Amino acid sequence: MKKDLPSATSDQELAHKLASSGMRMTAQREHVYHTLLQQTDHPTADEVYLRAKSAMPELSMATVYNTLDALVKCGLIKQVNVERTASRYCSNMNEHCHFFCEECGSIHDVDFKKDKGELPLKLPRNLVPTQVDISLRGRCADPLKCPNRNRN
Amino acid sequence: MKKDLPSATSDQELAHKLASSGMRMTAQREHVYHTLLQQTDHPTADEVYLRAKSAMPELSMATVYNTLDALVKCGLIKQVNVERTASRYCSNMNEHCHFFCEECGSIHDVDFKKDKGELPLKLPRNLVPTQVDISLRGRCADPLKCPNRNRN
DNA sequence: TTTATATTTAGAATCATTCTAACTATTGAC
DNA sequence: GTCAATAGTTAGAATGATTCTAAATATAAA
Repeated sequence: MKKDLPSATSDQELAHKLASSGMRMTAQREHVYHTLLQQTDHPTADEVYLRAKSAMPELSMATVYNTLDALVKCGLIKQVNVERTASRYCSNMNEHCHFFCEECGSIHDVDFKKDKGELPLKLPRNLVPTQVDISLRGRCADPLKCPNRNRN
Repeated sequence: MKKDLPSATSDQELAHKLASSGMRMTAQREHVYHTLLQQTDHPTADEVYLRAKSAMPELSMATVYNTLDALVKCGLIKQVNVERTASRYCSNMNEHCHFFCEECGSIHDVDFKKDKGELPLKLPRNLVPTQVDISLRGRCADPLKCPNRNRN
């Protein structure tokens, strides 16, 4: 279920991206990042904390928050907000959007089509978007057995 | 700048929609709803509270939250979430999406085109969406003079 | 080295929101 | 109309995610 080991590639990518944002590579950041890569569900900061803490018991919640922020700023992970519930984090950096299952609370990645069509929007000239987010909500195939299940 | 008076139509619509969700029409709900109709910016619960309280000083924050929830449930207003900042409320019930200006914090409504194209998504068969949200972020025409400005 | 800067940590503080429990208003049955 | 039953309001307490603080530690630069 889990990937066996963090690839050297991701360590180097991490070090490089942190450096190019003026940040240092630390054991904590490396470990939190690897924790995120191991499971491709969409954990909350608290879930990341619990998972990461098991292998690094001195790790603090504050560091998890700092690291998640740092990784988002470096473009290594995405922050996913579903309404005002706790933010979730996503290590899939392919262009995609999120489907939120209202029944089981899971989040699923949905890819864009290669030959992207235009969005059907009447965007006035005076608004210049730098980012477009699409999010879907509905019901996933089997909410009771969903591997990303996040609700009882 | 403000509309002079609440239309009879909206009062009746309010009473009717509340009733059909098993809720009662009250002075507070009427007043909060009218407060929302008067300014089409996207106020937070706190802003609604301050505006509504000036004409109904005994009004409580709890009632504002209750009423906003009720109005959302009745389909009379929309709740707009930008990341994890305070929810904002929108009385424009035409189908539209929101543009968020990162410079001045304003929210602008963006209409959909009449002949809506398909969204460019590879949606797997097992995910059945009931709702699609598009949100844009970027920079509005004149962040310093923006009427919806929400940041110093 | 020495000094400056960045990071980590535990715990306190913040802020939007929800909950609680007492009170008040409205509705429906008689 | 009167009187329960139900729904709504209120102030303030509680919650929960996140951010802040200040002291301790680690890393990098001079």
